[in-house]
Amino acid sequence: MSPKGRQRTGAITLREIAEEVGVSTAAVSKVLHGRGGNVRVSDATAVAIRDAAQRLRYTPNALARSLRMNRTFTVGLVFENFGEIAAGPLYYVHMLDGVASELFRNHYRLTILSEIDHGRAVETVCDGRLDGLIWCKMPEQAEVQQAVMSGKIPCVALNVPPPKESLGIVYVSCDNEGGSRLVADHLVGLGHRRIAFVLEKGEESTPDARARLAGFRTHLAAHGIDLLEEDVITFSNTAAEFRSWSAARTGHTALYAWNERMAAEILHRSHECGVRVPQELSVVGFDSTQFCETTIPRLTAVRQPIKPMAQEAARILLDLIEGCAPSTYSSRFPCVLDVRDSTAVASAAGIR
Amino acid sequence: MSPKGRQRTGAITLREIAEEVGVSTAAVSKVLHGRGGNVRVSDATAVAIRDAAQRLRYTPNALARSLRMNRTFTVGLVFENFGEIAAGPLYYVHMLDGVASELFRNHYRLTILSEIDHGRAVETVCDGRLDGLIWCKMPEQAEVQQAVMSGKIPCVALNVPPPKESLGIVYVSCDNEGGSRLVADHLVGLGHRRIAFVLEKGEESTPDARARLAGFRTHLAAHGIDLLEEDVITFSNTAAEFRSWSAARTGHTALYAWNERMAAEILHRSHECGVRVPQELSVVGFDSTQFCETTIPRLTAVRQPIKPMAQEAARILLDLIEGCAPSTYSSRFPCVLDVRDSTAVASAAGIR
DNA sequence: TACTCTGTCGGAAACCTTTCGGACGGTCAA
DNA sequence: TTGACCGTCCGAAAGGTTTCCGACAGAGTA
Repeated sequence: MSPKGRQRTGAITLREIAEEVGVSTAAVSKVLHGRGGNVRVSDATAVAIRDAAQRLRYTPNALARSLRMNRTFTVGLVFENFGEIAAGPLYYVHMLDGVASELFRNHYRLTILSEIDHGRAVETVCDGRLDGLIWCKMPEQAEVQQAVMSGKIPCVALNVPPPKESLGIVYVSCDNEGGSRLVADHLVGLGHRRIAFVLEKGEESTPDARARLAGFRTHLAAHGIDLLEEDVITFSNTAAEFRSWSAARTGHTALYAWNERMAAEILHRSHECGVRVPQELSVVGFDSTQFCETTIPRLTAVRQPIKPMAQEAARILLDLIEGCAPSTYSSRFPCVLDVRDSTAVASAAGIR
Repeated sequence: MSPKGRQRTGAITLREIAEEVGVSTAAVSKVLHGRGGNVRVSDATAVAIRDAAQRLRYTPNALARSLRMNRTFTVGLVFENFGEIAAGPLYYVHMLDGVASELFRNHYRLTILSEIDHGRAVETVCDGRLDGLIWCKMPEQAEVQQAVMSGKIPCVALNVPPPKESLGIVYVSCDNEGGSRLVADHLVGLGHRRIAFVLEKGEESTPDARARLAGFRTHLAAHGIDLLEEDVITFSNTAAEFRSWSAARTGHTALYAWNERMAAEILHRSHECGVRVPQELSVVGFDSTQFCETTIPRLTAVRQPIKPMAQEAARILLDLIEGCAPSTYSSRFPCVLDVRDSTAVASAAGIR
């Protein structure tokens, strides 16, 4: 593996323009890019320079500039595993959209880093290629964490709690607990008293899942309802396990799934098992996306404003890069509940 | 808008290592990065250099290297409008995944360009920041097209036909016509004779839509069926228009939607209007994704191998960048039909 | 002894921009 | 007349690599 460098591009450089016009490169730089401290140039000279640049089709070399300025105007978005974007909930896509739109608006560029580059992500900013990072998955290697928390690297955590010790990291997140409160209020308001919280095997201990569950428990309690151990269900093979669960007549009249995909699958399995939603069973999910509009029935779900969140994260990162102190170190967005067709007044005794 | 450059990073450089060990920077470069033509260094010296590098925590400066080598090991993926990724079909997500995975595997990096950078995309490779481009939307400005077709810029078109005049551009695509043949065979095999092709307003003239329609027409003809003008429907407001269409009793027993989202919406509207799928109406879509698994009923759809296609595109681009002649200038992938639950034997006379 | 290799490395240019300190000529006021 | 000051610009260093050309010492050969 020894990639060859390319030959000279033959592109026109600052110097060639300087020679053409008969001035110094400093003057040209000043006129064309507005850079350079106290260098000043008369209008006439400026015109001549601009003219020559146009005539010779000058193209600035961004690398040389970056090398000199130690800035690339590019930030990295780091994922755990890029495949998850494709397989996972639409959540990540909206995140990508939000980050990208805000960066582009500010003439920054975006590069994508994935788990195989994970250890390399900080290296990439250290080696000058990136001005900052947005984490949507915190790194686990101690070494990487340390580099991140050293504070030398501008970065913000988007919906992933940074390690507790790190007080310096900006954290943009959504109010998972508040989202669960909305669900609790909605379902209890419809008369539901026996409600199940559904998790996916392997995701029980993610910060999101825990926060949503905790919030749900708390706010049910506020309504005088205890979320018992048997009310928290973890499915690993939903197809089979939902069937036996629904056959068990547990008496639940509503079901709150920790994420959107899980909820969609529950709807599907309900249909399969002949459980009518919402007549016999109300279903709520977390993460309200276009996806929820096409399920049958349309899914009632908590919507976290992921795009605005992503935009805010990008905005703060840019501030950090420009050297401004961030306006806040922890920005938490409220959720709203999109009520659609999968929830209704509680049936007498749940699934018949 | 005058972003300030940062101060010196204080990072260790090649030169400092050279001084520490008492050799030239050329030797250090050779040992640490394997670069540099005929420079050779003894094992002992190499060990000393590596040792010093480790001790001083040397971090190579990628920008300096890129400036010198005229290579950045980064390629750009250019979208028409990044928002479409979020709003649109999952198609783009899988594309992103494919491109990214292949690039990462080869230690390249990926940056995302969107329509606002569109004219700037080629500029970005000209100014040295990118080694090549993958277009998933062809630029329309003549000026940009010209730059692209000049052949100086390594690039490949992914599922978007490059302008005819450009014989130099590599084109990776899926066999839309073949996909439509699968649909024709499947539906005719189930006894359908009156089939509608459904388009979305504003998308009728996209290359994809035209190819799918043309292929469908051709292959229906092979079965002795003419696709009449009235069989090609364009919905702009699907909710209202589907209702009146289904009320019109056109006698169609099957419906082929030009893309996945359209098909999903048709399913939804059918449910709303009381049209039973697949008993009264069979529905087929184009682009088989996880989405199709959760509709009710699960959607029969043509699957284009978008991820492998994207990987192939990336692979070819890397060849181009490394200076190899591409193995092919036009790579076309076959589609398959994922038969699910939205198609069945034709009913007597279509919608009752 | 004179010579050619071969292995090991140094020196310096090149890549292209930005920035710093100062030069130079002129105006203006005391 | 002299000093301060301003507008305009230059020269050179700096940023960190990679690569070309050639040097130098020792080994082998005729």
